[in-house]
Amino acid sequence: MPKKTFFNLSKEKKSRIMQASLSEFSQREYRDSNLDRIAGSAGIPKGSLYQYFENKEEMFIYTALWSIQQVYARFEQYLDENPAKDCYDLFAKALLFSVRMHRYDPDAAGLYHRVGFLQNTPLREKIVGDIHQKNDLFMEKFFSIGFKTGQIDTKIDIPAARFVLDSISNRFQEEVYRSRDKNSDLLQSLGENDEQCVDRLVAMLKKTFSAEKTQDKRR
Amino acid sequence: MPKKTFFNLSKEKKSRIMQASLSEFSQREYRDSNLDRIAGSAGIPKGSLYQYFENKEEMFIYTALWSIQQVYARFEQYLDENPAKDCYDLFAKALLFSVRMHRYDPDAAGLYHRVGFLQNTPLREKIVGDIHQKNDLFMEKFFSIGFKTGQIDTKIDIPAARFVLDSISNRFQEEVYRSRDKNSDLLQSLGENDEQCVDRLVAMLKKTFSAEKTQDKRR
DNA sequence: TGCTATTATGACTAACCAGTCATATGACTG
DNA sequence: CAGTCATATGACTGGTTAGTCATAATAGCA
Repeated sequence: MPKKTFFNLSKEKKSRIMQASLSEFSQREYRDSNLDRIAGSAGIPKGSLYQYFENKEEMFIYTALWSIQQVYARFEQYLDENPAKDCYDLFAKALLFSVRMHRYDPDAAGLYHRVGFLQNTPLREKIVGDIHQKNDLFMEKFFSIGFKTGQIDTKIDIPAARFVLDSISNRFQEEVYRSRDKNSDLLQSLGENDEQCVDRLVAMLKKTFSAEKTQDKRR
Repeated sequence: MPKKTFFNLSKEKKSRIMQASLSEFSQREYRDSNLDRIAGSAGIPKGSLYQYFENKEEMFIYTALWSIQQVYARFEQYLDENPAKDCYDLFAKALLFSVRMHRYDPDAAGLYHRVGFLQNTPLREKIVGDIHQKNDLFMEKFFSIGFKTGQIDTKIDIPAARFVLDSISNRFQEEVYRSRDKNSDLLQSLGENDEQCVDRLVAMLKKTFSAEKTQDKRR
């Protein structure tokens, strides 16, 4: 948590600092991120940063948590504006949202993503808890809608299904993230536009999760 | 590529250097990896490292490529010793192999894994080409066996199927990697032992990829 | 206005570490 | 043995940057 001095700052100044910090931490690894640069692009002297934060680590953690909140807040807003019709539609919207988010605020989306794949474990532990919790909620929503509407086979292996869902969503986000620098071959092989990619993935999922009339029982 | 001096070294010395380098680079991010430490644990003076390599980056790249080769060589050996009976078995063996590899040589497996998540793009670009190529070969093998044995629906959406396959395999490896430090909740939810986890994932896949007698055609 | 508490400022320090280089060692050759 | 080449060695340098601190500015208040 920042020092109280930080919270006494004007909204405008706080925001300048957060933007600068977000931009720096989202573009480089932790060790390569530079406080002089953050201070510079926020237009404040470096000493001031230490009036607001204990040290670099605190600044990073606060910024990372902030970006996570940004992302989830926007996701909820997106779902409010585009209500999901059923569980597959919900999943499709989640994937599409991640594309929008990367276009709309690449820094926040980028840092959010970076945190998920951070290797620096001590820092990681302090941050990813939040993400897991939100993710669990999403999964529960997905399955509860799916069972209610009968779109998901009631005899499904839920942990395995969650694993698959999580895998696809992670991989998709990874590709979207990388497509900032370089077109993603994997996404391009899936279609011309985002909607088409998502549709094709969701179509696969439907087949995986739905009850089949004639199930082939070989083992 | 190392300088020729490196290749003139005795096998034993080369190996000590590679082990030290592998251990350092697999445990820390590139920026946090330290040449003094590598020299120290290889039992040679730092100056000597510069007789063998141009600089840190070259050392990292060479070590990373080396670990990739280690991993693929062992994978091929594993498949020779445990031939896959069909395409799903092939996939199951690939997943199981990644567990074994992490147990058998955590440093090589760890660096291989870390390379996949490298954020430092220039470094990344120089290394991941190798992995992609091997991955493509694996996919082709998987589908060609699957179509031949009739286990995979001939009308399947191949790019989407590849995406799913790739997602699951990545996610699985991620969990195995993380389970070094900390038990993986996700894997534990899937079963008591590795074989059971893999079986359940593969069972999902079978349902996704196999031809159905009664297909529900809603869109 | 004068006094106190808070915040701003940027030059400075100390640690870290990739990469260098002058010198030493040894191997091989004739 | 002298001379030449390849390699070894580790103290040193130069650049980088997180974090500090003495001083200045500002605000709040009596």
